[in-house]
Amino acid sequence: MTAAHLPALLDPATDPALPRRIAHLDMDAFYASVELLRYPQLRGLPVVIGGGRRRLDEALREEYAETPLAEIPVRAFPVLKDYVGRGVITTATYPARQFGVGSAMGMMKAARLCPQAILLPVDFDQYRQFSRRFKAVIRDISPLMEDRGVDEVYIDFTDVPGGQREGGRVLARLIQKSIFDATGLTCSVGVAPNKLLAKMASEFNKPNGISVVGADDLQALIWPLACRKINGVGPKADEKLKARGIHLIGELAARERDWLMQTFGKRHGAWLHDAAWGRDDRPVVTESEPVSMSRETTFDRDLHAVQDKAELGAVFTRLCEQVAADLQRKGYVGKTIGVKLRYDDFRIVTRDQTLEAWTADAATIRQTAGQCLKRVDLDRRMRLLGVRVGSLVKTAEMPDPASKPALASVKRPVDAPDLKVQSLSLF
DNA sequence: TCTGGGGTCCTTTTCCTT
DNA sequence: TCTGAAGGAAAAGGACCC
Repeated sequence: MTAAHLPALLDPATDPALPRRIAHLDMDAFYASVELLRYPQLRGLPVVIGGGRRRLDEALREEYAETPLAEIPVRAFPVLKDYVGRGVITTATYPARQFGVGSAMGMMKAARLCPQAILLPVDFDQYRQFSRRFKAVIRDISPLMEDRGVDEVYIDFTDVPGGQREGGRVLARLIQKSIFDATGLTCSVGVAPNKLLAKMASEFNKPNGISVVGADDLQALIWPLACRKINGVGPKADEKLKARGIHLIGELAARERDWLMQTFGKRHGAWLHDAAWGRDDRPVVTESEPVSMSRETTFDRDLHAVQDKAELGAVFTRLCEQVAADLQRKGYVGKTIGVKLRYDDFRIVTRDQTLEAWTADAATIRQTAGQCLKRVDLDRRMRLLGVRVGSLVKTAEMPDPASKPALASVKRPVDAPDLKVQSLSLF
């Protein structure tokens, strides 16, 4: 007798009696909390994390190479007012926020608001390590987990033993405690019938909180919130909604579905309506393949294709090598190569080109990306340059070259403005 | 004095072919 | 031979997220 012969009701995975319990787990102030674990002497002080490439703590590391991190005196840390250059704040601790300093703020502005704030560089390797640890803890308890970046996950509690108790609260508590025991970090959890509501719920009770939202809580808990709280409504959509007098999710829910579809487009309008009514049937996706990989960098000063040819060329080559190394290390090849530029006026342009064969080779990427670069205006100064490889497949699963689309018409670049700069053949 | 880096997904435009 | 519709693929841009 095979599983297929068993009555469906005996299979817990398909038991229709179990209500969906989807959890969204969000680590509390993740980067700052990790840094404070390493440097507990900074607790209670204004600390800002950011600054990108400049490792202001390098001198500190050298001078105190023999000292445990937690014993480095506070006065030895670099402060914001000594920072020179571009960059933004990635995150700030609560004491720093009291000075008006916040995420995405320019470093120079932050330095004026709170010059004495301690400045730590972003240490992604460190955050990734902690990320792996807390996710391992979760998967041990509840294996259906969807990765949503370094500090967030969705978890499907529905069929996990104990996942239904108190609407999911018991399991959420267990996960919280296990993560804290393993890492010293706290998190907030929202449990709801779907991802959309779970995501909103996890914000209700921060930090270190749990909240359970049911379908019948829609009116009381969700409708009074600003539309911007819907995951997927960004600044643009919010503006557009506000312009039509829609500020709260409840106001959005009150609009006719047809009107929303006319105003925001069929698909987007229908989605907005569903979201306002708490409807979302997206599954928790436990694995996914990357679609593209890229490297980009903002220069210390704006560069010009002619005046700064050597510098730009070197950066460009390095970006290509980095993407190639990323692809090779992770075992992917791609066939769409592209460049991205941000001009000094912040305009962004992209160009890409699809090859006939998959590649992860730095020279091939550099050559193709160079072709793309010839199709953009190189008269303007630029502040950012990026290289991207898309249409990825796993190296091991690379389709037989013979099976590639027949006679993939060698396409001429779509727009190749006749730029004088081309004759300089920079790239 | 501004405004990072690495992604995903969607829409529109353009081109090519039938 | 000309024209136009239809549809796919690629390219470009934009919104959004962490």
